[in-house]
Amino acid sequence: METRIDRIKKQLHAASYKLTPQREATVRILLDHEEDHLSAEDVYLLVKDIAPEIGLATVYRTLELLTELKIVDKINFGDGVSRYDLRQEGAAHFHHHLVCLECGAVDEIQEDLLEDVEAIVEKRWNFQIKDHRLTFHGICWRCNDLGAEKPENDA
Amino acid sequence: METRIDRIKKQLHAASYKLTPQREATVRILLDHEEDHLSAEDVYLLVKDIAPEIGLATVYRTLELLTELKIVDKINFGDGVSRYDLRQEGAAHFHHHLVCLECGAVDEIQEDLLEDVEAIVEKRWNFQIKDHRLTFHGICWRCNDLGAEKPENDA
DNA sequence: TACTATTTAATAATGATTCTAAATAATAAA
DNA sequence: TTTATTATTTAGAATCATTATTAAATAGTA
Repeated sequence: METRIDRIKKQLHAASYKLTPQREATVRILLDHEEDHLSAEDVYLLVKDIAPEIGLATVYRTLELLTELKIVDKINFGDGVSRYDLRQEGAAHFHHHLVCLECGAVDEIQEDLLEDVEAIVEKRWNFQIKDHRLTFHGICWRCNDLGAEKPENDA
Repeated sequence: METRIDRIKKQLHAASYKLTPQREATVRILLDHEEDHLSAEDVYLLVKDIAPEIGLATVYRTLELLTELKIVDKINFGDGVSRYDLRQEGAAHFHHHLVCLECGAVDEIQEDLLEDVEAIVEKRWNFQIKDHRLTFHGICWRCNDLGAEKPENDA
């Protein structure tokens, strides 16, 4: 976990930004909540616990910076809020999401699954794909058949 | 084009809503700009030309209603604005988008392309898919190789 | 006509995000 | 070191999209 921060620090430096205490605190929160999909406000409230002097605007600026550097991804699930999601290290593409219409849970799919589709799109639409966003809306395994187990999404 | 409005009228009635003059004007604008991806504000400004008394809140309410009835889809490309996109008649799923990072153009893909992926997701993640959102970010055919022709995205 | 429900316009309110100005810290130059 | 320059931060104001409110208008119906 510690090395992860170091690597992010390097990424910042490579783009001639610094890992200020506020930025570090923000990154730490993101690392500690990798599973979640936090809004800027969420992050702000959590960061305040470890760095009480920080301002909301700084959190926004930091998240924007991290988004620019592709360290986090900014997503929007249709409620009025942007959420920020740490990108898997070394991942070329953004991972996918499963949004449950019933309980609101957001699960992640780390596999790409889109290779074939992207090949078609690149060729047929003559479109050079840089990144993608894929979200499925539906009923999750928890709400689907009660008593079901968590599927092995690491297959 | 006229029958299209009639069918939408029926859909409203089926859900016990009426096609008021304001709603009709709004739908007409959407039909006249099917290619575009208008924000609520955009729609408002256009509707005002044919129905000057309409209010912005009414446009919002109408778009929300149409979204509920799956007549339009509400999308968000990351700028702070929601955009509204008329759903292809009879389409079970929302169509995909190609957003050009260079010129900002938004093109549509009407084909599904996701059958295989969805089959995998449904099975492996035990997730009952109701709808999807797929957007590719990259460089469009216009910006890609200058002088290129528009690809036949109707293949 | 009278009653009821729906829809509307206008505007206020809200909530997320961005901007601004002043303060502070870091860095580079002399 | 001292000074100048630049980046970064904070706090709060401002902005922008969206939603809620309220009273009036409209339509549908008994």
